[in-house]
Amino acid sequence: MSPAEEAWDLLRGLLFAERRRFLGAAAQFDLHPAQAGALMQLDEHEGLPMHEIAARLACDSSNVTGIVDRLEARGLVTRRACERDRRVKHIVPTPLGLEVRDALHARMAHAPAGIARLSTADQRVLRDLLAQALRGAGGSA
Amino acid sequence: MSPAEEAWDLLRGLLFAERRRFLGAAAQFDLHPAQAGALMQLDEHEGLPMHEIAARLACDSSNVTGIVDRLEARGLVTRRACERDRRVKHIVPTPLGLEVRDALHARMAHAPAGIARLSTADQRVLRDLLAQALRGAGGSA
DNA sequence: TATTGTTATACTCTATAACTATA
DNA sequence: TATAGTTATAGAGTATAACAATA
Repeated sequence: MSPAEEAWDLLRGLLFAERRRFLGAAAQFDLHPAQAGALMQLDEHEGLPMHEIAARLACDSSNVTGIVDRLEARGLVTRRACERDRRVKHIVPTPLGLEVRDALHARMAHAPAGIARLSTADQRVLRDLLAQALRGAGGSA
Repeated sequence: MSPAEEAWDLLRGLLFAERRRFLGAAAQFDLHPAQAGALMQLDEHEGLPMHEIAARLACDSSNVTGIVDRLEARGLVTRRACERDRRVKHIVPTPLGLEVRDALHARMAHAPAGIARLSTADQRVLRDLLAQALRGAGGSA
């Protein structure tokens, strides 16, 4: 097992723990994971086309219709027609949606305790190594 | 933003990319994510109690009944009564289940390209930092 | 012709609550 | 009394296929 695989093995454990954190954050706002995931993708104030949400969530476009339906019913997002391409609808968070989105991000933003416990010097080394690893390619597989 | 949070920010991107990899691996074997997750937890040859699977999947025990039902229907696992506590059923992978489980693990085991691309020395530093961060506490939040 | 979003369908996941058997 | 697993139920996610509107 190479050091890279050993590092990856450790990371997978972290990944699993963080999934619980995400589930808890979503549940706090009575959102299903997919709804929370969609809302958190709405970074841009211009809104995001629905097919782009589907791509980021790695699911079929047909699912996004229902997910957005429920977010819209709760007043968290609105559908807005695109002027340049009338097929496209942009999903824009409402003020309430922005609040919830930010709260979700805030809850996920602070680093896991183990990382925060490292010395500042070690944190910098870790950050720089990760930046180097993730630079360029998507970093996936 | 502290170096720890910057590192965590980078890691969250990696986490998202790896979710796609997991979904792809599960789909390759016609397994739903929860089914693949359950099967991959069956590390021990003695099998795992159902409530333990529920705990690891962070879901209610009632869900595990159905998940195991479907894995069992496909010949991937079997239920085995526990001798010491007759309330408990251990879920044991069949030979076929072991094959699929190992294939899933194999597909997730190799490190993301970005990490594998690091020099061996850097990989070791990364591994050691992660080991230090994840040692002791669960590392969650 | 291809793409965007919707709808219909079937299957699965998920939590909650009530139940049985066992501890 | 408490715990393990099941069942019933309701709501939601998911992929597939077919569709209308638009490009």
